[in-house]
Amino acid sequence: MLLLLAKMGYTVEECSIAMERCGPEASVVELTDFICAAQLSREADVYLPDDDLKPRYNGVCKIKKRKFFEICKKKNDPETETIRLPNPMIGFGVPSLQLESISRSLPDSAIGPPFFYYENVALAPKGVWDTISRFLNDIEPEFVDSKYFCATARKRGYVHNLPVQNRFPLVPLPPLTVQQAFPLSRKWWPQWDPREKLNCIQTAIGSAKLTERIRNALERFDGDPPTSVQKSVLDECRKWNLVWVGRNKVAPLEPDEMEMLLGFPKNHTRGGGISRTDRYKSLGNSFQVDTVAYHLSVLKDMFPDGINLLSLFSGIGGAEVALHRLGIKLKNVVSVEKSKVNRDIVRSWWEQTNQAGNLIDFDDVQALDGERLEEVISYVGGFDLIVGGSPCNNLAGSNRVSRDGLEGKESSLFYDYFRILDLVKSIMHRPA
DNA sequence: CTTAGGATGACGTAGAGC
DNA sequence: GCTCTACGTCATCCTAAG
Repeated sequence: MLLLLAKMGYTVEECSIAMERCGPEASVVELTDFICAAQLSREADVYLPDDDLKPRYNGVCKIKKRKFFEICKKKNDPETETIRLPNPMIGFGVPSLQLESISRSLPDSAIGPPFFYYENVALAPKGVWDTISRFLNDIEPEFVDSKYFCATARKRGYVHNLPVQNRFPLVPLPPLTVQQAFPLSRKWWPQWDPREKLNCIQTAIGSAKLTERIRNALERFDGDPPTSVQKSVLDECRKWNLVWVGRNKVAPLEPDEMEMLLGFPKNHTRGGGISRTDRYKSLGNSFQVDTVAYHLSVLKDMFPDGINLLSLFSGIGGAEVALHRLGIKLKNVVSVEKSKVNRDIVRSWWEQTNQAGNLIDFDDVQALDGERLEEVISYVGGFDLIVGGSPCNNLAGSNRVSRDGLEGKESSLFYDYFRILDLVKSIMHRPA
């Protein structure tokens, strides 16, 4: 906790006083709220002595730090202000269900340049999306389930300042049902398995032993098994996202099948010394390209000459692939991604697709401070779009061990997305 | 023999939707 | 009230390569 607060730019002294006064159970919002309240009552240059400031706030720290306090100070009202998920989860519309007369008004502070696009899991613990929204200019998140774009579910929230009118989907439209996506499975798909969509693609897959147990259970019957067996098999199939590949045979998705479902080119994550496990991990953590591309499609007419992209937590480059498939030229792409495996994947895709622009790698978002950003921005000449989906490990429902919310070890990197977005804005808006 | 990395299964719960 | 889902983690075992 102390580390997290320090990362936000608080001094050790501030933190220890706050932790003492708020008690051991206090959340990060309560703590920052306390520090904020105490400090806002003083003069800015008193409570922000320069040598206390963390390096990442260099350049714009005084303003930024105060702004951070102010955002933290705004409290959630859990009764009335909790963000609710839409049902159906189609955000501001999907290709098959275009909503009439969509409009939304963004707060002045949210209007670009640059455009930004933030993504994370929709079913995060309560209050997480309220906090995220609060930090990102109070923009209402757009919750979309990718099952409206492809044959697999993926419930995600997107906070962005893009227009929502005149969007268009990638063509060709991907198959919308499992049966269309996997024609060969039709022959083996039993009548009693009603699934038309797969569940969310995750980082772990069902084991070979499990599929063997399922086959053994089914082979004891000639025709359809009794309903009790049907139910238990279906439960496992849903839990592990298994598909039918032979008589009584189920199997987890292959990596290339996941690539297809998620909208990536086949073999996108293959080769170059990347293990199967790593492929599953990277794919499970990725964007669904068609969904993201639909949202980003409005940029095409705005930037006929191409865009400069800052891609945080790039992963296997979902945003880059989406923009490329939309036919939006990539001039300069600054990509920040911790995993070398993923950086290699993006680099290799970049070379294979003969990109004319520059791809610049960074490995650590936390090391991207004001100074570095100024260098990069003066080199590329400003960013048109900032994309990022910060780590979800501590938000995701499947995590039994450390579902700690936004304050979790990895998921707290969201605050770096906010920090960098804010830094870029102030550098770009500063008079030359 | 040692080591690295894949494979396996156990692990619990919040919160949405009905 | 009930059912269902979820960008996951860990210790341990197994296997192949060195």
